[in-house]
Amino acid sequence: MNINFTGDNNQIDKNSVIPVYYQLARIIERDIFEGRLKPGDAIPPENELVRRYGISRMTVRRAIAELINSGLVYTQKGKGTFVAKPQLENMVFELGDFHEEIKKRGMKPGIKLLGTKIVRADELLAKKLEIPLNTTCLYLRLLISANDEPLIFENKYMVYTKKKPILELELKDPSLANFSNLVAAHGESFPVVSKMVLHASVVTEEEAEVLGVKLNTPVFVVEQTLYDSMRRPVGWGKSVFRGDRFKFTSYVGWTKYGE
Amino acid sequence: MNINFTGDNNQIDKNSVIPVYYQLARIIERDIFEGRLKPGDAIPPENELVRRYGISRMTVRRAIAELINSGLVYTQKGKGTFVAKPQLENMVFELGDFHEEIKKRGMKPGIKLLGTKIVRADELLAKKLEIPLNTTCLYLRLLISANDEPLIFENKYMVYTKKKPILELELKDPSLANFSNLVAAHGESFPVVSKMVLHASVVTEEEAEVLGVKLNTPVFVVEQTLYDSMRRPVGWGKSVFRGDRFKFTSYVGWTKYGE
DNA sequence: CAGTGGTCTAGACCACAGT
DNA sequence: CTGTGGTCTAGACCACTGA
Repeated sequence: MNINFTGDNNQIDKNSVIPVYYQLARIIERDIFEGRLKPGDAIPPENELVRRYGISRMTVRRAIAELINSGLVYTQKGKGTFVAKPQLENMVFELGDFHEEIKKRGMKPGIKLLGTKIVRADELLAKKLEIPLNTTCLYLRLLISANDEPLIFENKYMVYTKKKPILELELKDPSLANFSNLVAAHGESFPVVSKMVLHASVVTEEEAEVLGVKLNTPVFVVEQTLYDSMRRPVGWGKSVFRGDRFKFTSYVGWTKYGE
Repeated sequence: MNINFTGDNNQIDKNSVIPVYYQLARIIERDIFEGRLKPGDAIPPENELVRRYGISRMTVRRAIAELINSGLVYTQKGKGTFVAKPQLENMVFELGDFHEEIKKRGMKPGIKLLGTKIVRADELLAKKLEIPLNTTCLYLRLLISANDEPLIFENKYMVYTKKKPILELELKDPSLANFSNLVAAHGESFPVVSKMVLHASVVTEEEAEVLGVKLNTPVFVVEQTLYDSMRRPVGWGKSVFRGDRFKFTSYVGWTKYGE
């Protein structure tokens, strides 16, 4: 029985548990990462790979599809498949679920409900949620922390529907941090699109007090609007991230290697 | 001759110029967007789709592969293919090439070279570029503007290689904004990975003057480190974005529809 | 066990590039 | 014209799931 790993050589082991298309993708990828194929170079034609490795064309194409998908190569009909040039000036900043991110970093996440209120929509909120002035809305204030240090101050609004009252219990649930879950459970229709706008600012007096930072501390402000399938806004919120505790990091280019 | 568009109905036209896998992907997508399939629901098994539309299984699988790729569905071996729940709490902020972005917004991009200098690495730079103290480096200062309003102030450093001197002419080239191009052309080895770190801050005195803003104006600061294929840093820079002019917007969820 | 998705083959015809 | 990638078929065997 053969137990071959992908990295051993440039041969393909058809009896391996590792799929053939995967083995081939790694072989080509290594040729690129190790400089044998440079940006602009053509990789071997599909038929050549079929002959060289004795596999079918669909399998070759699947391997190449993976490389296209990761942005490492691109194809030109009638010409060939070429190594792409990494777009190093592009930035991509991502932030996933807070709870997960914080736990991933080995810290203890915390959510404190600072209060809930039934409010009537003022001009700003009416505009954001595209509702009439004075519509009854639910207003939430949350403080999110890691290792008991406050990090994010959140203000969230959704149209209040009496038919589906919000239970105090739920508000203690960690998934409360997931505003979209709350809106899904208690709104008229569930949200399917989220728009976020990030800008740089400095804390207001109230934010400084809640977050326990000095005045003029820089912060990230994220405005989130949730939309339902009819493109109607169903929730709106503003989150203030402490600028002295948050950094967004992005890696772009040929980063497949060692993470 | 049939000229059918995808949106007409839920039938597949094999004689259309539109690929069959694409037509099928759009049909399933529409079932999801229009609520006939909800998150958690199973989509029809592959064999069912093969029978229903009279197409081969590989074609069905390609359609599903597209949906998996866009995050709309996920598969479970031995169980089925299911509609995914949109992850609305995730943020993804992207910024592409400045020149393109600014032009896309119908504005006139400008780059002003504020100066180039040969400097010796101080402690900070030596650490950032992982080079000995006092190594000779090239230092660039740039001001990037739109419609003649200054927007970004950039400071960039790379190890200075006498073998490939930098011509004044090149520095007037718009592609100069592309730091990685400059490093590629004049460094020892070309960069393949870019690390960017974004944080929120307020302007320093010098930055305020260059950007023409008041003290304490909030800014985004982006630190970029370029690495070669051996994971060695080959360039480092710090860019200051006016917080009163920059917003990053992100759409997440089922946004395939209109835009 | 039957049903599901995962992989793979050995053909086929097409549209497009460049000579 | 030849060579390239793009699409598609009609099978095959496998591993996993759940009854």
